[in-house]
Amino acid sequence: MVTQRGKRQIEIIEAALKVFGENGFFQGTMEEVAKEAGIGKATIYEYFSSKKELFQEMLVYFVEDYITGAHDATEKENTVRSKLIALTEYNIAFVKSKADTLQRMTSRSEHVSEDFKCKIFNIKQTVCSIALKIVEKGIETGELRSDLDKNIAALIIIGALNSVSTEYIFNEEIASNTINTSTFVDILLSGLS
Amino acid sequence: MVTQRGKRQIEIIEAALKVFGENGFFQGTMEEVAKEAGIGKATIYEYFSSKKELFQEMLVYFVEDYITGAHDATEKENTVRSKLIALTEYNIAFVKSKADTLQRMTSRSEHVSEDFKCKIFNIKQTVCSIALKIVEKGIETGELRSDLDKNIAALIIIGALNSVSTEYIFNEEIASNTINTSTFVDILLSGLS
Amino acid sequence: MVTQRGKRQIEIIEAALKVFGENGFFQGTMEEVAKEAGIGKATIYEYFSSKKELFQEMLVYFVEDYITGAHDATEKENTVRSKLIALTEYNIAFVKSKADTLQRMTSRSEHVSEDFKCKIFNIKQTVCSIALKIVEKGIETGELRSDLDKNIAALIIIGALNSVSTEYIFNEEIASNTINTSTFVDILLSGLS
Amino acid sequence: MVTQRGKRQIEIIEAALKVFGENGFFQGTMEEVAKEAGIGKATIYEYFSSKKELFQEMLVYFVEDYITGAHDATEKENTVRSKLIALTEYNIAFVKSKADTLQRMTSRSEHVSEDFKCKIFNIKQTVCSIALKIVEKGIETGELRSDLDKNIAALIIIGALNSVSTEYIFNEEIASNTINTSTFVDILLSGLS
DNA sequence: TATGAATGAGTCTTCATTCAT
DNA sequence: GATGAATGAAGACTCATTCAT
Repeated sequence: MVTQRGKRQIEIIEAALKVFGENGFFQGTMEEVAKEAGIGKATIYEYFSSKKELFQEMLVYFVEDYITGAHDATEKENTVRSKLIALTEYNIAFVKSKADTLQRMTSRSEHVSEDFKCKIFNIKQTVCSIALKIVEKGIETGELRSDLDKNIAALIIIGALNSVSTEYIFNEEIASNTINTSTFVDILLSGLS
Repeated sequence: MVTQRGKRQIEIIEAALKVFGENGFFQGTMEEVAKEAGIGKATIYEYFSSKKELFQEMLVYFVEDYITGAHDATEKENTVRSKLIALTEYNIAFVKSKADTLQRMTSRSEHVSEDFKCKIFNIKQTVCSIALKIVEKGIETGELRSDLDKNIAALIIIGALNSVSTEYIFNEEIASNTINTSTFVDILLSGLS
Repeated sequence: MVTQRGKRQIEIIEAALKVFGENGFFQGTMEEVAKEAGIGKATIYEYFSSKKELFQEMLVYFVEDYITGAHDATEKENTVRSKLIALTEYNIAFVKSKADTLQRMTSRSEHVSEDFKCKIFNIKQTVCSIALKIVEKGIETGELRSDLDKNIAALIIIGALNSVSTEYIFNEEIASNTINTSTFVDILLSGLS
Repeated sequence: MVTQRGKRQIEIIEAALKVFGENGFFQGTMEEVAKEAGIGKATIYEYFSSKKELFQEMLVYFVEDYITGAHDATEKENTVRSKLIALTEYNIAFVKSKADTLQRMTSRSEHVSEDFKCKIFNIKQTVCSIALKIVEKGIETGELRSDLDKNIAALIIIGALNSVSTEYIFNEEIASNTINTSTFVDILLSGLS
């Protein structure tokens, strides 16, 4: 059963999702959230003890939303390939629908001027180009297959890299010996199947 | 030649790196940066027109540092495999050395209580478990090779996924048809080589 | 006859006495009073039109309690001496039983740190020491009788002084010529009898 | 030497003295203090870390002012009698000059309506009348001397009483046996000399 | 009669930025 | 060139009071 209280909480969280999504935690104000929710400022405090708590509950709500969807999307598929495709598509759709929210919430874009975004874009391209160059060279020397989509390959490398690096740091027990590094690279090279 | 002015700028940026790294953009104050740099608050404004500009220049400095190193590390290797290993190791080393800075700068750790971190950790595990389940099922059914390191495989999937999804959104020209999705998944499955 | 309404009013006043006694007027909230009384917040407004009125009625209730007791205690004694002793003892007992309430209600203890209380205590000692020094010097020179309890004498001087000074200010008709000052001091020196 | 900083601090304290004197701690706002001092609101925080600290420093300043004056006034007199008269006069003068400040700071007059003040005044009279009645009865029966100023006598009793009672409570080591009560009453009756 | 829910008005406090020296 | 001092603008949070039920 959905309580009256629970319903109002959801309303506030959804307003927060919009406001913090557009403005980030520090730029989004409680006043804006209240206005967005169509309620008084103090009312929020009847449901969330502080801005921090509201933000956290909002994140949980947001992430749980993602998980449920991702789970459902993959569950009904049978092969690994179709599962991965489903997951990829779901992910893209989700990211697309929440593009603004994510962009602002993840990045520090609020305090980054247009001029600067350009600069950063170039940098990102440069980072990417390192992977891209490796891929191109590899195709050239025959180490990599010639039908490879270079851009996607580069993206996979970078994404996988970051994902693994981060995990290495925050989950130290996964170990940090070179064997894992080779394992990682080998999977990338030979594929999962 | 390094000008006097340039030298001072670097000092400030390095102080900013420390302060914003520890506290994030909004929590880090100009006063702290000044104190860290051992200069007066107003002096910063002689070198950077605003907090925003300082932060941006700091990011550029930070990222360029990464790029230079990444470039050097891969350049001297010959095969794709050794290049990728070098890049992976460099990346891990870099992330490790800047772990604190990155963690604070990237995440919203300031306004996230310990209690909440735990909650989020569980969620992250859940997200990961979706990929993990797919991998496990795949090994079981023989679709994936049995010698696969499940955790690393899951991490690769998630990282690659995010990287590609994000790119899809922000670089629309890369197209958004299912062909690419299949391409992406196929590369993951069959590997780069 | 005690009406139902009157009974409820008393309950609220007693709750207010506790809450405002512990927290002072501004720190004590209507919400706390309501909780203490075991009723809803809005209910208080059925009996008292505002926080101010509640506070005032509470004071009246408190003071009347004192007066009744003080009256009873002195009434049944016969000599001035025994009356004064009875009054003194009653006063001490009353103050003692309400020590906490009085202390908080009178002082600004809320916004006074422990560190500061110490400072203030020293000051109070200093004030006291002025009277004390006079007493000691007087005993030394023989102006005051040698069997005098110095501390009590000093306290009497200070209390009487404040009481009279305050009255001078707020009851101007009592006059403000030096004759009264002499009169006052003479009573202190020669006693009432 | 009076530093620039010290001078500004005094200015703020004096403004606070006026504002808090007129309005009490909770009613007086930092904005008012700033306006009174002719400075910006934030400037206060350059000198005092919080409203609380400002208030405390203000109290210290206020009390020290009193003490210095009281000390000076009594020091230059020779006999106990003249010392007491000097102290009394100083006290009256001080209270008179700070009447408003004291009245507001001590009492809770801000949240007490005119109507209520009347009520309280009557109560005070009643309290006083208890002492007054004892005095009158005493004069009648010959226990007290007939030339006694009844009002001043009553004030002395009440003031001394409160002073001693309070001390009993907060300075427990002074003991709480009846001997002291008698001692106290005897001093009142027989005088200090 | 009793009250939970809602809220606007009000206040402390922070901080990027300016400017006189 | 360097800076301490000053500050306006902004935002989180509180609470007495109201009102629909």
